[in-house]
Amino acid sequence: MKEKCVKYDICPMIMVQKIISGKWKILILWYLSYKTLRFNDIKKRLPYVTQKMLTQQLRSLEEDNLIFRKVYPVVPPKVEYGLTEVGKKIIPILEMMHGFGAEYLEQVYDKEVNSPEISRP
Amino acid sequence: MKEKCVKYDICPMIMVQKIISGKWKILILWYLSYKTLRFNDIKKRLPYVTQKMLTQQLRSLEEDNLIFRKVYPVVPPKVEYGLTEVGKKIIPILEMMHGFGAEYLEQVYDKEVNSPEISRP
DNA sequence: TGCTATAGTACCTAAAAAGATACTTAAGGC
DNA sequence: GCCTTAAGTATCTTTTTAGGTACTATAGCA
Repeated sequence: MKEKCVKYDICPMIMVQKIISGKWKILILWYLSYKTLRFNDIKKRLPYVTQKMLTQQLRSLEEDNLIFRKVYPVVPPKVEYGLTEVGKKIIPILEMMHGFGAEYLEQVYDKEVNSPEISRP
Repeated sequence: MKEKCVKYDICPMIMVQKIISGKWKILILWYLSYKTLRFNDIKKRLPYVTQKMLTQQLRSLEEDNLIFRKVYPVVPPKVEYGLTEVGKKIIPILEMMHGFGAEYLEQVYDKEVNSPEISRP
């Protein structure tokens, strides 16, 4: 039985670790949990990410079935990203992470932290 | 205001991302959420991790104040690791992750998944 | 005297993730 | 004709993570 968790493809925790690892993924999911966004909308919210990185992270999340990608056949291109049904199930986790992170910053760094409304525009 | 989240050292979500990123960190926290463990106890539960990596991840978690390290001055050495008060606050998140991961595996991979009791020995 | 056990370090290499920069596509407006 | 726009690719370099192997310290034991 314990063997199962040793095999990395079947342990729930390792699955989650794989899904959310990546410098921008939980941020992207966090923004998309609020509403669907176009590529550039996300990019604006992550000012330090490069186009390549963003594309890559979005593709990975799409592959993992957490987000969908809807292409409108127009010029210039219009592409919308949003959470899938599976992806929406991760929202409570993101909310708890935000709560924890805020508390952590206060306690460990003793810094005042922005409210959810502000940090997720 | 939105500036705050742009500065990576003060956004709760980025904070969390930094804390838990690392191939073994959420697994380590997950095991320690059950009880304090000695170095080799953790190593046994993560059979594919090298000693160097485990030490490194433990040091990082310790630096971030999520776990404590208690050294007993004996020979051969005995060192115990456990969650700090701050670290304990992350347990509900880990539990939700486990729930999500299990559901995800079922849905996306259609695989039967071990129960929490078994996967966290 | 040499062996075992535990929790590491040190040093080097390989692989993965991230970043920088330049290029692409095609409709609509000037 | 040329510029703009949005959402990318392509290619190369740098940085970060991770892995491999060997080595250390020291008490107790045979």
